[in-house]
Amino acid sequence: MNYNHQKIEKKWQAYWEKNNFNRAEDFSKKPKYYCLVEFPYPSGDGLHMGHLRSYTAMDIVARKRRMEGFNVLFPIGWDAFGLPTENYAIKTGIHPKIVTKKNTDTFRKQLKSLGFSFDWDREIDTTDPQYYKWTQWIFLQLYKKGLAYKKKTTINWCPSCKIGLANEEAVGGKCERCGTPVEKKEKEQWILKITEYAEKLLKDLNLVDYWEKIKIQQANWIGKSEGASIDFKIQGSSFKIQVFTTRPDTLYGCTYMVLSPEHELVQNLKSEISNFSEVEKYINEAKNKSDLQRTEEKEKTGVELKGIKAINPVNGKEIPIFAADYVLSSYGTGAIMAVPAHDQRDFDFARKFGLEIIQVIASKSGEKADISKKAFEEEGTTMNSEEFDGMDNRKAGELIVGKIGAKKTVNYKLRDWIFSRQHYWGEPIPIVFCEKCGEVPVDEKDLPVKLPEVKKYEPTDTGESPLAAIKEWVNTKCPKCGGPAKRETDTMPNWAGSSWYFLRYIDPKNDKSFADFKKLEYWTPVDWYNGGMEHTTLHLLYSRFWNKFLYDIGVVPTTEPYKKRTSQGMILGEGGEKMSKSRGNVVNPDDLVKEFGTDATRVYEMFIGPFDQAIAWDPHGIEGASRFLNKVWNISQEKKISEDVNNEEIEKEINKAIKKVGEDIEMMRFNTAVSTLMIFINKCYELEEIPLSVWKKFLIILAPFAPHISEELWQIIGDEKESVSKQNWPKYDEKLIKEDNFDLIIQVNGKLRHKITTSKNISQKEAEELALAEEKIKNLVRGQSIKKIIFVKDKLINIVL
RNA sequence: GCCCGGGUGGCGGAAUUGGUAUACGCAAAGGACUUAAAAUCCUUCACUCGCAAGGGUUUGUGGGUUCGAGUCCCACCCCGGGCACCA
Repeated sequence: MNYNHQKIEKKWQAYWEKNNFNRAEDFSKKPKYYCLVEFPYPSGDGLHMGHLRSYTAMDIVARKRRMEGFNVLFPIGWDAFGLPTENYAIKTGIHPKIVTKKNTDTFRKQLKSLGFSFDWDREIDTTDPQYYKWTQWIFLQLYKKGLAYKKKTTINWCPSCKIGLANEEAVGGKCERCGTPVEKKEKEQWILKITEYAEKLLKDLNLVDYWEKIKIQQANWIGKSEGASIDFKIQGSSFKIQVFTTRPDTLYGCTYMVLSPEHELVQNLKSEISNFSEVEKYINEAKNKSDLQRTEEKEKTGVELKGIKAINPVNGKEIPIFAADYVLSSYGTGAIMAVPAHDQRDFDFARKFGLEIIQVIASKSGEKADISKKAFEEEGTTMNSEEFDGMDNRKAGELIVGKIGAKKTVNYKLRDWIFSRQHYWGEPIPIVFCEKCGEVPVDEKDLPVKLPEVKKYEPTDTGESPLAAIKEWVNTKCPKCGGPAKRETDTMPNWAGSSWYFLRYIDPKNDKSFADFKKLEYWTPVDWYNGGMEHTTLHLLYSRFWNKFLYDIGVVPTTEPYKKRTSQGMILGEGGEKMSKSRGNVVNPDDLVKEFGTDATRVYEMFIGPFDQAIAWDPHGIEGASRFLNKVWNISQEKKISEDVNNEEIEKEINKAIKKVGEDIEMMRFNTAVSTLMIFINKCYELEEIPLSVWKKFLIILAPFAPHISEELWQIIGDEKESVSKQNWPKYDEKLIKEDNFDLIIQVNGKLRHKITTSKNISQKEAEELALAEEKIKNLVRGQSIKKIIFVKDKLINIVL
C-alpha cells in the first residue's frame, strides 16, 4: 500500500508553521548555530534542481542541529536585482518590481512545499528599499575610507545591446544576452579597492574551515607572486622603466624590454621615438582588438620604439624597447624585462623579431639545457652571469637584487572590483555631482536613494544607464552647498546585495543600522555555508572583503564571515548534459513533489550520488526512494512494534545506523547515509516484531531526510506528546556496535581461499590452528613449505608458501 | 599550458589506516498473487570455464613497491570543473 504523501506533507508543513518550529531565537541560552544557503535569484523559471540539492543538504544539517540542542538560524531570502528581470521588463514593459514580486511568490510557495525548515520571519529581499538602504550605506563607508573611487577604464561594450557589460557578463568574449562579440570602450566607472585586502583575504584562509579545493581556488584567484621591482634607465632620458619580475636571477639574460601598448611612457617619450607614427598605429590596433581576438591570436605582435634604448642595470648593456600587447597593462607595472632564453612568451617574440637570446640558467646537473626550440623555464644553475656564475639560481637572484639595489615586491592577480553597471534594476550608487563641490556622497540620513519609477528600461545609445534619461530624478541638490547637482546614474552590480545579506538575516527589520551589534555578536560567524562552486571566486571573495571591511570599521564582530564553506555538485539532465530549456531536459521539482512527494524527492536528491560531484538525473531513481519510504510506512502498519519486544540483533543495527548516519551527515556523505537507512529498513522487513525503542530511534534519524513521514509515523505511535523534530538526536552505544564474532579471512599467497566465523580477539596461534585445520586449506598447503604467516587481528590470516 | 576533481557491473554508485571489490539503489530476467494490469512479494544478476563441486579473470592503460593494491609510487590515456600571454 502506498501512503498518502500529499495529505501528510501538507498537514505537517502547516503544523510546523503554526507552531513556529523553525524560528531562531535571538540571545537564546542554547548554543547558536547559523546554517546558510545561497539565497536564490527568483527567476521566472522557478526553483531548479541545484537549489534543491543545496537546500536539502543544509536543511538536513539544520534539523539535526536542532535535535542536538542548538538554537538554529536557517534563513532565506531573495537576491532579486538582476538582468533577466530587467530584460523581461524591457520586453513586456512590466515593472521589474512586479515581476520580482510574482517570482518570489512562486519561489516561496515552492520552498514551503518542499518542507525546508527556513525561518520565514527573517525573509529578506535585496530590492526592498529598506534593504538596499544599507547596501548603499556600506558603499558610503567604503567611499569615506577611500576604498571606492571613480576611474576611467576600458569596459566591455556590446554594440548590439548598447550596454556596458561586466566581465562576468561577457562570457568568452561574447555578450551573454545576444552573443555579439564584445568591444572595448572607455568609461568612467566606480571601482572598489578589493586589492587593498588581497593579502588579508589570502592569509585568513588559514582561519577558516573551507573545503580544500575552495581554499585553493580562492588562493589562485588572488594569485600572489613574490619577486622584485627593478628600474631600467632610459639612455639619455630622465624616465625610467619599472618592471616586476619573479626571476631576477635571469637579469643577465634580459635582452630587450616590452611596454604594454597602454603604458604612459610610450606617450611620454613621444618626441624621442623616431618611428612614432608606426608605434601609434600599432597601439590603436591593439586597443581595438577585443579580448577574444587578443587571446585567440597565437602569433605575438609588437613594434620597436626606435630611437630609445634601455640600460640593463646589472651590466650596463643597451637593449631595445618594444610595445607589444602580450604585455598586459593591468598586471604588475605594465612593463617587463624580457628574457627569451627562460620565458616561452619572450622566446616566441624574440624569434619573430630576431632578437638576441642569451642563456643564463643551465639545468641543475650543470649541462647546458637545450634552448634551440623552446625556453628553459625550470630552476637550475646560473651561467653567463659574471660573478654569479655556477650558483643555485634562486640564491643568485637574491644576490643580484642586492647588487643593483632593487626592491623585493609582491604582486597579485586580483584586480579591483568594477562596481558600476549601466542598468536600471540595481541599487543606485548614492553619489551626486555638484558643479561647485564636485563629487559629493549623499547624506546617510537621506538613504535610501530610491529607484525612480520609469516607463522604459531600454539602455541609451551613449552607454549610460536608463536612469540618465529621468531628468527629474537625475537633477537634485548638492548635499554640501545646496546648489544644482546631478545624481550618479550607474547602479551597483548583483554582487552588492549578496555581499552582506548573511548579516541582515540576523536583524532583518532594523531601521537604525544594518544589524544590531549585540545580535551580530550572538550569531556571527556563519557556522556552515553551502553553495555552488561557481560562486567560490567572486561572491565568496566579495563578501569576505565586505565583511573584513565592516570588521575594520568596527561594525561587525568577526573578521571572517563564514567558518565553514562546502559546495554541492551540479544536477545534470538525463544524458549527463546541463539542464536547459533548449535541451528540453529540465526536471521540475513541482512535478516530483506531486507524483512522489517531498520526502521521496529529498531522499533521492541525497541518494543520487556523492554530494560534491556532478550527477545526471535518473528519472527512475526516485522510484527507489519512493519504494523505500513506502516500506517504512508499511512496516509501521504491518509489523508488531511494541515495548514488549526484544531483539538484540536489530538493537545492534540501529546503533550502527545512528553512528553511520550521524557521521555521514557531518561529512556530507548523504548518499551513504540514505543507503544505511535503507539497509536498516531491509533488516526490519525480515522481522515480525520490532522493539518500540528501536523504531523510535529510527524515526528520529530518518526525520532530517524525510521529515513529513517521520512526523506522521511518530504520531501514529501515539505515546509521545512532542513532535519528532523536538526529540534529541539519539546517542549510539559503542558496546552494542561491537561484534563478538567476525569472519576470519584465510588467504593463501594473498588470495582469498576460505573464511570462517570465529570469536574476536583470537591470537595468531589460534587463528593459524583454525585455518590449517580447514580441509580446503590443508589441501592447498599440502606438500609445500610455509614461508611465513601474516596475521591481522580480527581480520585475516595469510599463509605464504 | 597551469591548478583542482574523477575513471569500479547494463546504469548511479559503495569500499576506515593498503586487508572479503561490486554495499545500497535503478534497470533486466524468471516466479508468486490477480480474470488481467498496476502495486507488492520471492529468486537470479561483474565477466568467464564447468552438469556440479570448484576454478580463472576483473576497479582507464602500462610498469613498480608489498605476503597482499580500487587504495601507495612512476609514466601515460580519457572525462568534468576552474584559470589562462599574470612576467
